[in-house]
Amino acid sequence: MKAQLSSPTNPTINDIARVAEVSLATVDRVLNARPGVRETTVAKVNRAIEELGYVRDTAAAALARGRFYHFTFVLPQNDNAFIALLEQQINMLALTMRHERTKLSAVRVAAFDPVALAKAIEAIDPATVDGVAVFGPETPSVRDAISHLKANGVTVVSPVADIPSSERDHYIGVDNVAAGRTAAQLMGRFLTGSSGKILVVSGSMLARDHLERRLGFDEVIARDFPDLDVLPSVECRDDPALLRQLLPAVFADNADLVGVYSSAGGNEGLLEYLAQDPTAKRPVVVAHELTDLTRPALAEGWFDAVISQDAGHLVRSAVRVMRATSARIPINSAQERIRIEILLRDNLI
Amino acid sequence: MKAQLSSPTNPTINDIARVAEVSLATVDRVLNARPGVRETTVAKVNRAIEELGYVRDTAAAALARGRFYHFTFVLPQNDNAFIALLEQQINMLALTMRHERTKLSAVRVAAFDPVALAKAIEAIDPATVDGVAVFGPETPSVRDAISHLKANGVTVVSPVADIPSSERDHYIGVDNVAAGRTAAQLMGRFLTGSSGKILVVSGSMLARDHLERRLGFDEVIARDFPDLDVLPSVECRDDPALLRQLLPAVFADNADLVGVYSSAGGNEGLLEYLAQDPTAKRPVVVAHELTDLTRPALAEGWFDAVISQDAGHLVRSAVRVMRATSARIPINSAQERIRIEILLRDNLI
DNA sequence: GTGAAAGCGCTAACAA
DNA sequence: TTGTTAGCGCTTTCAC
Repeated sequence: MKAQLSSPTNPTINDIARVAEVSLATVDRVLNARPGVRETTVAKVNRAIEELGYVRDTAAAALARGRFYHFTFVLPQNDNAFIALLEQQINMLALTMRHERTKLSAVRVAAFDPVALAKAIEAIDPATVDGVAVFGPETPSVRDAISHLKANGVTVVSPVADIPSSERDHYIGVDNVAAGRTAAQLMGRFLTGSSGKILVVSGSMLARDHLERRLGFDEVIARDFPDLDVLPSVECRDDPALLRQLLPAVFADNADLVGVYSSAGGNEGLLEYLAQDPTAKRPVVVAHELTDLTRPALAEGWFDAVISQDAGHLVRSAVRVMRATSARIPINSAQERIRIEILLRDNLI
Repeated sequence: MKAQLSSPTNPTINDIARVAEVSLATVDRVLNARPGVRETTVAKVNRAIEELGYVRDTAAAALARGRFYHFTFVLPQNDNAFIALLEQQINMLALTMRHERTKLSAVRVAAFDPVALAKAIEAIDPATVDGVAVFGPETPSVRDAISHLKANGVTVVSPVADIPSSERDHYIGVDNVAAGRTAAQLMGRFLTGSSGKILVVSGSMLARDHLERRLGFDEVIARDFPDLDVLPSVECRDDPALLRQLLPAVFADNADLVGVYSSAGGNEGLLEYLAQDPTAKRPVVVAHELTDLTRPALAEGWFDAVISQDAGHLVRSAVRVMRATSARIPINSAQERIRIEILLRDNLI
């Protein structure tokens, strides 16, 4: 069936060679901008390419090149549910990427520990990988470690939290300032008519994603919601137990606490605290990342909104970008844009 | 550089043939589940596949098959900004898909006109396409036209608005009921403390996406916001002028109109109406689809929220799904899930 | 500077 | 039921 359909066969390099009256090798040199071809020959070939409307067949090119790619993710080692999601997606994608001559791996390193992270990055032999995705704090030691990778021709991307001061090739993740602004807008709107204090739970001042969220959050509250006061961040290092322990004092000291912006991990501690005192007036809660923890919290009304990013998209995007960067081919930035997802109980997925 | 890296060369069908002591052709038959191989031989080959950890190289397979794909989109012909976005994305993707041996095209057909749509679908020669994406109303004539395509081996998907009663292979788009619920939740929350009427602007009762949104919207308002009353839908057929003309009466008849849910096109008419009466108390407005029209409306505060879906993702997804269905290979449903995006002025992109 | 020729891993006639 | 063989379109030595 459809035999005739399968035949509007595109021009190949053979056709170009014929039309341009050169050999296959020369066409290839021109196509791949390799040196050692006379100007006039280049022009002849390009004219033929133009004339025939040639488009390179990526499958054939990939096969002939026969190159293998190896990319590795460096992730924080803690029991953050979102990180677990990321790792799961990496493992899933690894399976399908084998068909595309690319190998994926992941290493875990102590969370919020720049020195350990730098060590882990330095432990990666640049000769054995084509790209590394580094998720961690932006500190001098981390920057240096990334610099070392780059010096050895390795592609580096920073997923989730950007490391703009390093030589990383790309950031893969949401605009965290905008995410913070969005959280503030929702919080403020959901608190129409109320006034009082807002608690912001953060992971660490080292975490750029958390910092940026706080920045955006403050900006919008200050601009649009003068009746709301944002308290200094509580740093919980994504540790539910620590957060659980810190909360009573915060609530005790601020009787007019009307909202909680949980911009980091540790939501379990927050939920435990909220559940333990059913008499208290429940604050409006906006949290981050849709996980097995936040999903039920949203469904049952403990959380009012969750700002999230798709872990699958993030991982696929990181790999596509590393692959494209390593192979020096262009990136479709629209496809790689990670969306700020807003989840209410009504669009839960 | 990295010469040794490029060598952890995967096993090929040659290796399998050697280990299983059969020919390449037999391995190929087993791999592609082609008939005419003895049970015991199949087992031998599968054992070798297992043992060697074989993974098929998709690039090589694609090259050897040398098949071309042709997919076409059937889109409503009106000046809806979202549809323009879709068409633009189709044209953009068409350029890159040429490298993957697939051709994309699009035809436009009168909007909200099931007969014209059915005719247009029937005009497609099943011998010249591998897949058709049909965006339009769910009516018997459309169903029959789709049925005809399916009978001739053509893959059919329905983007944006589902046609579940047809034989379409897949729906590509957001859960419109959930989108409506989300709109209602935002509307209700943004109207905390107010009571009054809500106007719902729809395109047509024929449009399943609009119907489903209304369904979800009503459900949540009824459940969570008893102080709000939803008026019967105003059908504007995505026509700004018609909407502009209908609005004065609606506002005049309902002095307590506090919200507008614009679930379809025609937003230009709504904006014109709102701008023309600066003295009126502005209703909370939730609209659909981020376009050159709704983006500034959101930024300037005329709209409070926009529910959207990524046109680029939608088109890429439709093409991936048609390709996978035509080639009988599995779909990564997580990747193809189109997200309900919520846009506030603070996460505008 | 340029060309000839041997594959890359898989598929699909055609034979046997 | 199984095997042989000639490619798919491109890249890459190596020779001229």
